[in-house]
Amino acid sequence: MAKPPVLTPQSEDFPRWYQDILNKAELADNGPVRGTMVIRPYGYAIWEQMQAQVDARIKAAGASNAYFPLFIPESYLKREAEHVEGFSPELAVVTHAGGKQLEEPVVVRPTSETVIGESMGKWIQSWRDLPLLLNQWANVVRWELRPRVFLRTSEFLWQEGHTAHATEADAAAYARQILHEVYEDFMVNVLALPVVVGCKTPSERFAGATNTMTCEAMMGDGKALQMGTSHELGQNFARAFNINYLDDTGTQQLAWTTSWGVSTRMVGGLIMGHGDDAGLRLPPRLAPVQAVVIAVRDDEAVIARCRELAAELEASGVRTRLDVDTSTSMGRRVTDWELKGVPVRVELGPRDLAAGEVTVTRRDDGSRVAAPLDGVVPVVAEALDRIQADMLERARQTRVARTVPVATVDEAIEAAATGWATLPWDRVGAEGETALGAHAMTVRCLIRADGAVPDSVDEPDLTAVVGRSY
RNA sequence: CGGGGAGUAGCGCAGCUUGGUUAGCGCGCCUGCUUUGGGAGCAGGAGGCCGGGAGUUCGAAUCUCCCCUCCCCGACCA
Repeated sequence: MAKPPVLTPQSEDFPRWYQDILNKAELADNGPVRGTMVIRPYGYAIWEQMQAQVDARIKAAGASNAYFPLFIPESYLKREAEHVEGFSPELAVVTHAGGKQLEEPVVVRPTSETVIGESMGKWIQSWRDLPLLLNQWANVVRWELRPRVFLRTSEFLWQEGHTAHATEADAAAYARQILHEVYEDFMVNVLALPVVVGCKTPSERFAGATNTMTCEAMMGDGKALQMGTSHELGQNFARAFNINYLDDTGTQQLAWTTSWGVSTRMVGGLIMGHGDDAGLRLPPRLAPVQAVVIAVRDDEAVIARCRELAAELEASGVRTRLDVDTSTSMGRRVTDWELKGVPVRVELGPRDLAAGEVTVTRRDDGSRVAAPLDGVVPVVAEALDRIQADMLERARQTRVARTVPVATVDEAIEAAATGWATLPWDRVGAEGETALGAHAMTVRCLIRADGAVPDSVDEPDLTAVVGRSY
């Protein structure tokens, strides 16, 4: 008797599968205003893990957290021409407050280059004040015409770093340091998503940037997702906000700035990068719950032993949950924990207890092993390590298998229907980008032949990575 | 914002074409009993201004108009 699937199968309807998983894994709901989302406790626990682990890396890179206002004078946005042009279509503007029309409208921040630039201009006097390395965790608003929970919402949560440097080279180096040591490292080693890191083409650049670099991940349907960006802003914002300093020869100089961010979009990337038809699959280093100890039967001895096992695991540093809800059937509980993507299940029933064993099951591949009851901790620890490594390797293989090297734009259009294509950037050009656009495809990023991030998009012999994207 | 589809119980849907007793079904939820090694079974029960507003009519879930929201496909983005 085949039961109906828990989720719409990915192969049948991927967007529907995504919707199903948001509901059934209790990750998020739509908010009452179009384009907004309610992040439910389990979804927020995932975000908190991301925050904590990204924040630690940001601090290790020398930046300090601060907080800048939600409301920005409209005039600030207008000081940088490209910036305001890029953002004006998606601004939410407050025209009335305190029961009156405001003399100058304020915008709800779509990003904070401008307010932070204003403060930097005040704070920086001397070359001794540089570099100034700031970060803030905040919500931002970009009014979206076609919202999708976690991927594109009108309000989202993120981290935005803003730095000022004495030289272009220093700014460029720091933007790259964040890209690699914070973002790429977190995505690869924690999220187990083997991102491709490169430069955006001029047409895909952040509004006001001189160079935009990106981490691109491949989703389960072969589409690309921009998971994080790091920008070199040149002296554009320094000029607009008078961020200047006296150098060691006593000459006034304009600073060089950067900005960089990752958002709740990463939650969507995590779902679509690893999820399968049974639900979420969370990499152990990120999972809010790494192991769940399940009492298979309503049996006093079993439950007592489960409590001990959970306590042992927790004490060993494994984020553990105890499931002794024996009024719900075993099958149902297993299904629910699978939906939530908990990496390891430790299942104990009367049979296991009698045999002095416990069953340890991996979420990622469904494999199970019997572990001695008095030696569960090392077995679980080993399983968590292997899952982390295997998930990354599996995702890498999938990405490689679905990335096709081609020689022409036409071939790229064909190849990127189901995955990514790579081709020489000099075969694309502006006309090529337009042709790709007609097929809902874009150059996701430019990389060197060896996969490294180029110093500039003007380098010769760059490779373009082409795909459809979210 | 353009094209297409859809809003009826927490979720998924039927009813609408051809207006007419008390608006149904599956899942979920509550209570009880029996169960529990991969989405349990039986019995009883709670839960609806039929997306919102205006209209047509003796009478509207059903017909008309406006608005809102969601999903899919395009143009914009973390």
